[in-house]
Amino acid sequence: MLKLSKKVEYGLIAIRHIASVNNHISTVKEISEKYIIPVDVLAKVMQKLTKGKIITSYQGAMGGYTLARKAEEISVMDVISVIEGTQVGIAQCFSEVPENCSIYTNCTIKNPLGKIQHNLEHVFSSMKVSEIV
Amino acid sequence: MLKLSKKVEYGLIAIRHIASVNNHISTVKEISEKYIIPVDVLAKVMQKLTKGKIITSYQGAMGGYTLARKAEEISVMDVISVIEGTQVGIAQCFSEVPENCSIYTNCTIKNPLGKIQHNLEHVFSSMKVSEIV
DNA sequence: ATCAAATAGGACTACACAAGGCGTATATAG
DNA sequence: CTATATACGCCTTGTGTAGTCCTATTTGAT
Repeated sequence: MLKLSKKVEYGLIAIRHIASVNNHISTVKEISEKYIIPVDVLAKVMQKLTKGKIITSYQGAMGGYTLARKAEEISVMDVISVIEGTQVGIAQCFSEVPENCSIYTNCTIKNPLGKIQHNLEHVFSSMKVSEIV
Repeated sequence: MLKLSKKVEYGLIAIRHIASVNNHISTVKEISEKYIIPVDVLAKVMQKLTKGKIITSYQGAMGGYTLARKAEEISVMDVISVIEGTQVGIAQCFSEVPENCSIYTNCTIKNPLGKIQHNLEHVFSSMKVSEIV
């Protein structure tokens, strides 16, 4: 409950790593070995971060990843939404299909939850990756 | 990911309900029917809230629940921790057994996550149930 | 041209947890 | 004594997370 996924953690660690080596190209192998992260899992995380234009990939031998923008311009919120794909909400009201909630029409706490949701988004958006390095 | 459990939602709705009827005694049946919440699930939520001294229970016929303290003195954080039982953390570092994290010793983002964790707790603690009524 | 190293990405399994259902015991007002 | 409540444990099901495995593609170096 209220937990960040491992994928997000791995993503943050990887981004932090690349930033810490002055944005030199880094490979999945290198990062996964250094932080003891399952290679395949990290690989897919990196692919999502690439698609989300947070990092840039270089294929083939001598390939790897660099940051697509400065660490100060990447927020934890960016990382979360790119990796999770779907809209992240603390309740179903704030996800793709709000009506799917079993108590949708009778719910009396949509507004207060919305306020909380808004505050959480603020917390995640204001925390930049540069603060992690 | 980062979702509140249904139990917490049900708990908040129930508490809001009792507050909205001026703390008159309310039964599980009444609440579950009004908001279309599964009776058994709500019943267990109420039991936890009772054990956590957020509401007071009256057994037997004509029994039910009232708030144990004023709505202004119950925070969403209180409700969450009482219902979830365990310490709620966005990552394993902030739960009961931090060392269980698969990347515990190599993790480079414990501090920043701690900062986020702290901010989240603030969001949940500052939101009182009275704001929901 | 070939090989090795790297990313890209789909399919599948194992497991934990959330959500709910069911059965029974206990308390109490009338 | 009975009807109406809460108290509480056990079990089932569904969903989502985490991880593994396999194959395709790209590209630098020999």
